[in-house]
Amino acid sequence: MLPPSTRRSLPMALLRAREVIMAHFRPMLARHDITEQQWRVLRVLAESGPLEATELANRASILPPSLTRIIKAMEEREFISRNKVKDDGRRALLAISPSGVALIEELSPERAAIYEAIEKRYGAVEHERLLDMLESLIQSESAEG
Amino acid sequence: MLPPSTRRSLPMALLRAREVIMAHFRPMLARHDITEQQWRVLRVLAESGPLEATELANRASILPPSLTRIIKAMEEREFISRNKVKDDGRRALLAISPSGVALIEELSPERAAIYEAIEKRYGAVEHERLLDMLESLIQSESAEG
DNA sequence: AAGATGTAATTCACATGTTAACTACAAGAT
DNA sequence: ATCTTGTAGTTAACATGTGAATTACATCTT
Repeated sequence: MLPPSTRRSLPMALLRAREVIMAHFRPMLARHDITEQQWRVLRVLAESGPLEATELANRASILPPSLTRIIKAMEEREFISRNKVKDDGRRALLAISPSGVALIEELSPERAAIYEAIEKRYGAVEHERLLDMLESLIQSESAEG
Repeated sequence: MLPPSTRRSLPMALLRAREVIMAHFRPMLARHDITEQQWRVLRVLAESGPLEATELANRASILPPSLTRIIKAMEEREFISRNKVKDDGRRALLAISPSGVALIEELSPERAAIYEAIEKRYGAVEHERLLDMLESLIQSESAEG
């Protein structure tokens, strides 16, 4: 079997797809001076409630060293707070702050509109199907495989 | 319409999918001390022949500032060469060197085997279909949309 | 020919990705 | 009780991502 050309390789296709999608969201994030990763952290915490760093890193798909830096920056801007877990000096619970919630709520309408526009252009059925196929790929390739 | 949960958003799904796929290739790249991006540059040049920086950046999905650094590193390791374009002092043609070609050839079998394994686990038909859907998404979202 | 405009590439500054090493703490084994 | 092993989180070092500013060169205009 020939290796795929760069024009038809899964890693490249996934990378490009992500780029064209994120291009729609970047202006919104830039206007509020937060990065894509900080936005992911906020949304995960808003959805899931307080989490420990490891679990947050997993859910937001951010590596631990990056999360350490992101947490630090977001604490300084008071978007999140941290509380030590008693009985275990290593862990800490990270929680979204009221300003963090306010930011989420402020951006939600625009965020929904961007998603709608993408669905409209690409097709709602195809969109759902693509999500299913990606989930399936992630399943088949993650862990022991 | 509600904004999607982080568990079912296109950007997150694309990111995770790429991660699980790249996890299979990273050990190979690490053994040869090249980065994922350097590997993309090599493959694009091997496939397309000599290119100018802007075109190479587009085809490899690498931003110009990153490409500048990558080119510098790869020139020092003599994987690629650069030749100024006469009649335009700004441009230069970047070309893969014999050692670059040798590296590609050395890695090709393992690369093909990894792709085959992915196809086998995920399904060849699904794999092709996913590539089609990603291409279609890229089409529908890129540029003017 | 001089100035205005446009383009290719680089540089800068800062954030994140990535791997390895390290610290701090916890829990189990002897 | 000490020692080992394991786990959570951080730090370090380097590469890349990202947007803005800058440099170098071309081209167009007048």
